[in-house]
Amino acid sequence: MVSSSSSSSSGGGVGGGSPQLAVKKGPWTTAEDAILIEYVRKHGEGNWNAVQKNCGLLRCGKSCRLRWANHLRPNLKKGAFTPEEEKTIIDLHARLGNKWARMANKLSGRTDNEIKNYWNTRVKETPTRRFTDLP
DNA sequence: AATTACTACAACCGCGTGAAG
DNA sequence: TCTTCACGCGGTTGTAGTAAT
Repeated sequence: MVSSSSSSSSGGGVGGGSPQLAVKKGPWTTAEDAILIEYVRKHGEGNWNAVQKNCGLLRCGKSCRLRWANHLRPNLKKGAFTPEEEKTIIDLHARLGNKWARMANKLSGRTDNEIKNYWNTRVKETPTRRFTDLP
């Protein structure tokens, strides 16, 4: 069912589908990061639920995928968006709407979450402040 | 120096889609 | 052909840090 991914895999909370496997939530530790990196190095991306099963990582597959995509991927570009990237985001948003993953595809090194946060906190909320810099 | 408000970032939850059995 | 499982996307919420009063 649809709810299986939320209730069983991700749990929809702590210990959702598998009573024996408590799912940890909250900030990731460096140890957890290391486990995830090692897993992806060996098995590649995908099968995120297998990380929990094979490595004993107390995180749902959903959380693992997000962590990898947003912080652990080797080609990630960290730091502030450049003016050129800003312009690209605005242009892509005008064309695609809230299709953050599509935008992330165009902006290599940037993640959908990063773009989404950027748009919601800096572009969408304060367009005048950002682009006209009115006092 | 202390308190309050605002901004930015990270993570979680729920829904939808696709693939496999 | 139908049912179930897993993955990915988008939206929302919470926490931390910084600045201003």
